Amino acid sequence: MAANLKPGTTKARILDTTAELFMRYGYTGTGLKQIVADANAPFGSLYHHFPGGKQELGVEVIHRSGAMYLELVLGVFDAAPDIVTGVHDCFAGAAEVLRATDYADACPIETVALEVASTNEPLREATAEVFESWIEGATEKFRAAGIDDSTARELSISVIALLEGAFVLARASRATEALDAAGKTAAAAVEAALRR
Amino acid sequence: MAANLKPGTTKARILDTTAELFMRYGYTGTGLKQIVADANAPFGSLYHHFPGGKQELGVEVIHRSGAMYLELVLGVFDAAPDIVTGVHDCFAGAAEVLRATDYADACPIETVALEVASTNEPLREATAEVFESWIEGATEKFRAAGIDDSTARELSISVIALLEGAFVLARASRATEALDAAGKTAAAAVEAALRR
DNA sequence: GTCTATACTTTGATAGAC
DNA sequence: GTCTATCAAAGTATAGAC
Repeated sequence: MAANLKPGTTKARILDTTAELFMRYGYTGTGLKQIVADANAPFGSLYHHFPGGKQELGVEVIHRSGAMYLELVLGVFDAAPDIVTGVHDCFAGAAEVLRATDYADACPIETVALEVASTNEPLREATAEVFESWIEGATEKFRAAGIDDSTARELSISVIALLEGAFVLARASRATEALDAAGKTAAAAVEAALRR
Repeated sequence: MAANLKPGTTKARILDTTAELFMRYGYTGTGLKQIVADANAPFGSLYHHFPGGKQELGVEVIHRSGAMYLELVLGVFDAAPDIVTGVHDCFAGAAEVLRATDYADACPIETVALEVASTNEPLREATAEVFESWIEGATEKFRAAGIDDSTARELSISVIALLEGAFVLARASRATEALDAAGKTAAAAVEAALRR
């Protein structure tokens, strides 16, 4: 588990490095040699810690990145005075990170999810589990604000879809216009749900 | 140009096959050998028609797929009695195609766009041009329905982001729930813009 | 557990016969 | 223009010394 993993160890460095590379170059575009080189780890260590090779490493990175990103977003959410502001702040924060990283750091698993959807069943399942955990996390927040169950889930899916879709447009265009527009639409959708 | 290209020729078969493979396996995940094998074309023909190799082929496929998909979506749009129904029908149609293709055929360039965003500038530019053409196409439709310029562009970006984001969630989960939810939100956003 | 060297496969790309 | 043979490099994975 990622919980009981000491930072700074070889395994931790491999996981962190792989997460970073997956976000930028995807699963197929990230080589194991590049991972160990960037992580300053000997090649053998990779197969010592991940006997299942690239796929086992990939599954663990997806779950780990997914959990960390959920915590990050929930943190932004909870810091806001209300959920409409919270949703807005998530999109604004994502735009800021994109600009600061030269449009490289967006969603940690989106590229991988599309790459493996039709090619690697264990990895596809891992991405599906992460997205479902995000949907459930957001649904809980919306329900706590008084939105009914069914609407809360639809709203969660839509907000996450807006964010993921805006990431694609923003990275392709190297501009944050898409995140601004999608953020406004997401906030408006939440407002509308609150008024029901 | 794709316009003056006779169907059934070796070059056309290579382009069509590559488009199909890019949609399912992405850019890095599609090998040139797989392309010529699926297209029933000799290996040398690929470099005869595309001297720039994989990158030149990729740029042409992106532009071609982008133009075809725009026509497809505009066709669905124009067949609907109003733009709210048109938007709804696009999401419903996309869901149907996904189910029919075992969740393989979604957006023709989304996977490639994410893969190349930080790694291949000519390909990134090609995807950015395609997305921009889609945004402008949708903006024109919304303006024609009486929505002001600025709102129409924001709405277009949001609807496309909802579709692209829902594709990611749908392919990962192998379910169309995300397309249903995103489609409802998109239709509601258009309705809200019409009421302003 | 750490690390190096290497095996085997696949990749994109090229040369040259026809 | 068509097609085959082949190259150099990069990919994943393994063996085995320490």
